[in-house]
Amino acid sequence: MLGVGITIEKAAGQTVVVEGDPRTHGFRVLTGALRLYKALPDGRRQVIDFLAPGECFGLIGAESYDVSAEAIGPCALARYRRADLEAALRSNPEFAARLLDAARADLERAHAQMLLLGRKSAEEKIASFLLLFLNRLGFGADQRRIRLPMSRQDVADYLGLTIETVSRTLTRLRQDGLIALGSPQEVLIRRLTELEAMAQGGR
Amino acid sequence: MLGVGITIEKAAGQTVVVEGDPRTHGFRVLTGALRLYKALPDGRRQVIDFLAPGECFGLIGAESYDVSAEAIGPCALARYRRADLEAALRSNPEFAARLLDAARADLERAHAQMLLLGRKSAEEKIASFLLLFLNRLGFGADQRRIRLPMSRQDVADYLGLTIETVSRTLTRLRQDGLIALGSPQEVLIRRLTELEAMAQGGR
DNA sequence: CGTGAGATTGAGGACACTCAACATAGGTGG
DNA sequence: CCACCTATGTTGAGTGTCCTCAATCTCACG
Repeated sequence: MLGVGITIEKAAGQTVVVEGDPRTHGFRVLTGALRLYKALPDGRRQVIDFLAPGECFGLIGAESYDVSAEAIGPCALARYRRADLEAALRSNPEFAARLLDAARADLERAHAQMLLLGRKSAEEKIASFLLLFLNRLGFGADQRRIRLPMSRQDVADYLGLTIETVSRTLTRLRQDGLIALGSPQEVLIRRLTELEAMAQGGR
Repeated sequence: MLGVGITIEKAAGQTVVVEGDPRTHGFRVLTGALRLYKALPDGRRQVIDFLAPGECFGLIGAESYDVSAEAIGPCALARYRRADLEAALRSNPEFAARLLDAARADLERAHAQMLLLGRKSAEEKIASFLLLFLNRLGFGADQRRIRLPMSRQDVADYLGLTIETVSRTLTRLRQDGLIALGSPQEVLIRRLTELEAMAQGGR
């Protein structure tokens, strides 16, 4: 489909691409996870998305990357040259259709996240975030047990909160019996229905 | 390019499509302006984007619209049947490439807006918003004179603020000499450089 | 003019942030 | 093997930005 990509490995925290750099390659996550983010000059950061194995970024785009990408933990990526991608795009309508569909999915996710960032409370944001793992980013989750690969700072920067608010809100959800907490990375969903209601503002 | 579309007219506030409805058509704005938005069950609203003449939505997508669209003022739209769009997509690689590029542009705008919603202050949001009109939505603006076609409520829902905060922040920018205000729809940029710095957090 | 919708201004409050202390866990070196 | 150190996360106290509620203003329209 994509021709042969080169496999590259990244250690935790390593940079894959930087916002503004010339877009020379597209990538697909093979193992591990990435964060995509944008930053302001003073260092404030907005995580745009987390990428699980199988997901891609940079396949389409302008002349430069519009976000930075970093490894959350050790991970392996397939890398495709931009010229090869564009050749595939021209020669293979099926490939073009798939890219278009992937772009659509990214766009719809971005829209949902805009609603979250602009209009949801901290509690609603956290509830939505936890459900995201059940619905999409199943990083080795069984039905109700979530394993978060990223730090509290990453979560905070994804939801437009501070790490303290993330921590406090998780504690409150635990006290209310909606979730249970193991190590900082482990979350167990105890009352799914209530959590889903909370994520949509029903409370 | 798109075959022949049917032209339809909408009055101020009229609905074009509703989030969740089956995606039967795509649209292009001919005259006037649209707002795209998502809403929570309790009525909280996030405006996803404003569309100026020439811009499109719904050309690609899933089975349903993921946002609602309404006319801001009286406007004319070209409407294309989904089946026709998909036929054009399959038969015309040039058209597919243009759609892909439009999707990319939408996605990059959404990313920039996520940074704004999650990490910018009210002042930075308003400054960014005003600059948006100089850079993209030139709704009949000369170089420094902006005419906002939408209400304060629309602006607030676009920036993740309340109408009161929008109003107060505009007043503060006026008092600081960065802008001048005519009628509620008219804004004159007086110190572009300072406004640009403010939009990026430089202050 | 009277009316009503939209915008502005004011007073007070709440939610999330800031600053800070403490806890926990992993890693390193004596 | 344990003391130490640093990362990361949690909890606490106080503050501030933006929100809520409410009054006033403006202006288009009947």
